[in-house]
Amino acid sequence: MGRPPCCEKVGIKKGPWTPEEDIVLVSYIQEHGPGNWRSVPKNTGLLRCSKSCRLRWTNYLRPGIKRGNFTPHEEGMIIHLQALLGNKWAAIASYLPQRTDNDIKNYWNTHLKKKINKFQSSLYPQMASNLTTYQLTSKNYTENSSVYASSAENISRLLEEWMRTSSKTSTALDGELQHIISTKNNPTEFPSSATPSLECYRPQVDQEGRNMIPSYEFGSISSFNNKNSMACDSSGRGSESYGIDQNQKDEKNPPLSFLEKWLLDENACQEGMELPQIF
DNA sequence: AAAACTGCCAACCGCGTACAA
DNA sequence: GTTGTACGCGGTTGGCAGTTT
Repeated sequence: MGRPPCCEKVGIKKGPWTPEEDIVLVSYIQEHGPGNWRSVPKNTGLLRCSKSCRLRWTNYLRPGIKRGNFTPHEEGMIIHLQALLGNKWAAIASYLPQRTDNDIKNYWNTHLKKKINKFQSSLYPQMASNLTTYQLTSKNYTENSSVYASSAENISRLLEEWMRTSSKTSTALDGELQHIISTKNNPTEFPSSATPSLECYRPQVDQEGRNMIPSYEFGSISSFNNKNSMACDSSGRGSESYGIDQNQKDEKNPPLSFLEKWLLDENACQEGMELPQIF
């Protein structure tokens, strides 16, 4: 009846892995390949449960893992993907094959979330606090996160919309914000234009279904929102990948993700970036 | 110099889903 | 169809390191 238990609970070691344990695990996986985690502790003699072995492998020992600082490029991708997918770290990690879901999750929680909160506060102190309070803490938000994405997306979308139609008045933007607040009880109400294409991120998969390292460029990432949505400035400050020809800043190729630029601009983050004059 | 505080990250926990018997 | 476990995922925590007081 059913599968046998993965491991006995008694005699299981917890806590940090030692180099010796790592060596045992790596050499076993090199020989047998990853998978069938249940047999790993049994066959290697490791006093770890199968779950712990899998986690150690996928988050630390697996080849091709990039460690250390996240590049502005990666930050931008995470911001976009989190806004689109919510806290689906595994899904987000599939677009960044060199990073683990745990790594991305940690980076989001320790860096990016703070930046976004800070951005919201400086953008609309009162409104942002309302949005954050509701959207980031309410049960309703978390239950619908994959549908409604994050408040960051909403603000980013507002800014994109605002930039696209720069002739709009502040009243119109206020109306948008009001709309977001009013839709908090109906999170699925979202304009279709707010659903960007993810094709530019789609992980390349080889014939055996393994992820291949994609060559992302912000030029292609800018194809979000029908290739009209990436914000860049002509100075290229902050990240050269954000550089864009001034000519592109027209009605059809407006600069977009003001939010993203702001987030990636450390100076702006620390000193307070100028906000659109509508405020 | 030392205590208190803060940030970071590896690892654990618990839940939902898939799947084998 | 039912049961029970493995697996995978997201949230949370413990402990170390760095910083501040």
